[in-house]
Amino acid sequence: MPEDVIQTYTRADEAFDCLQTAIVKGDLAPGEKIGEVELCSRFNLTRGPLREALGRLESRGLLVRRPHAGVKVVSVSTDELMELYRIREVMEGLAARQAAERMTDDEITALHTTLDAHEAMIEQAHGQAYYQAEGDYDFHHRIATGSRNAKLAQMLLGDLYYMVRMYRYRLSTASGRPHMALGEHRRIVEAIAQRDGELAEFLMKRHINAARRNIERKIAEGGLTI
Amino acid sequence: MPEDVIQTYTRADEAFDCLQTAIVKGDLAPGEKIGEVELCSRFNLTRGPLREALGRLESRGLLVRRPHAGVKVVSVSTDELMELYRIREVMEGLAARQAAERMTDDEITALHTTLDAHEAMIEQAHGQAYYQAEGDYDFHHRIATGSRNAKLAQMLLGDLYYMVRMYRYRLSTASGRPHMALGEHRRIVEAIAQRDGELAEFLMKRHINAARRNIERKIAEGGLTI
DNA sequence: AAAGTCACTATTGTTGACAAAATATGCCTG
DNA sequence: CAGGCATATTTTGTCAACAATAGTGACTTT
Repeated sequence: MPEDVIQTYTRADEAFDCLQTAIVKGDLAPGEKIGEVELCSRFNLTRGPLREALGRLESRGLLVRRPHAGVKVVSVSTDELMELYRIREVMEGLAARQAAERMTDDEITALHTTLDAHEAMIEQAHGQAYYQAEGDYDFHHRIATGSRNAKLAQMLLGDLYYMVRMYRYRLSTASGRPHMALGEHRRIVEAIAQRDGELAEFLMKRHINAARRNIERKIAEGGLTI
Repeated sequence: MPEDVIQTYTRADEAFDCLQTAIVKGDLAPGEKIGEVELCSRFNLTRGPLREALGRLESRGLLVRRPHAGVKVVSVSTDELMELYRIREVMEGLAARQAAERMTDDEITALHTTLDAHEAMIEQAHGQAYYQAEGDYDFHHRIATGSRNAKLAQMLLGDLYYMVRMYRYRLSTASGRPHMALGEHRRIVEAIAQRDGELAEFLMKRHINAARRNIERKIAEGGLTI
């Protein structure tokens, strides 16, 4: 029997997942103060497991909690979102470098396949930004796990991506430059396939930097307000 | 009244702090399976707040929890410790760059003062590795907060440093190269004072890389076993 | 009339008891 | 004698009642 398989989903895990997706999807608006009992009735939970989940969410930075004053979903300014991208830049750069050094050939093949699927997705779903965002997430997810750096993957997948995705939903994938992003993805995978870690790191950093500037520009143009 | 001041320390906060320091100091050995009731009696707590704290610790990666099977302190291999240093390298590099761009003049003055204090400390306490480690922590702490990147500081101070410190205690500051480290620190501060972000990033990355290789060497030489 | 204080209410923090699950032990069987 | 199954015990997960705190509203006082 595998060790890391979770046999039973505890109520606390359930609460954690429910709340996390609710926050990411925007069902719980940022800044909104929300009582524990209301959350309980909304997700059919009891306060014990709920409080445990709240603690986890808090330490992940998705909500803030003031003693005796309730919890509220964290509201991130555009400046803070830009800071998140700066962190992603260096961390995912490292992930790409280590992935180039350590990914198995099978994983690299899977990466190619993934990109092909994304290309098809982009052709079909013109403007279906949501699915493109999911594809993008899938790509970065594979690189993070491919780095064989457990802590790095945990920090990227467990912390940063949730916060970024939270804004992706609201901005409805501000990226909006699917073809260009796909090309950049292809180049990164190429570098990884050639086991050129240095190049993979450079390309990944530039890729995320471009995504950040793109969002920044869109926000500056008006329209996009968080 | 400041907003972010915590008026009341809840039992859960207390539990969190107690457990965290116990883990960092090694009072709770890695890999050791430990029951909830034992923890309660040991820290004069009740199970409710304790469980909340356990959840937080788990999501920070300091302990692992299997449903119905108890918690155990995470045990990190030397390989994983090296991976932590790789993450530190890129993240603290970013922190140094942003600190160079954003620190106030007062903060930079304080940095200089800190380094002077470290120098005096090294002269006096020959071989008192523990205090040197604390000084090192102080330096990196100031850079992290000086970056004005809240999430970056949170990830460094709230996640990585605790895990690194956990091993510092066991290795009794494997660094063991206080003078060299101090010189590197001075150069980094110099770059920050000149507002040269690029240089500060480069020097910080090299500094952490050197620390990593130093530990690696010491471990390879034998003696140091985790 | 305005401001400050006091009491009240609603919400959170805490506690101890109860239920469910996993591990360990002992018995039975092959 | 060894291996597997069933049971028992220990430990965790869950729940509901209790206590404490902060926010709110009304009342008094200046």
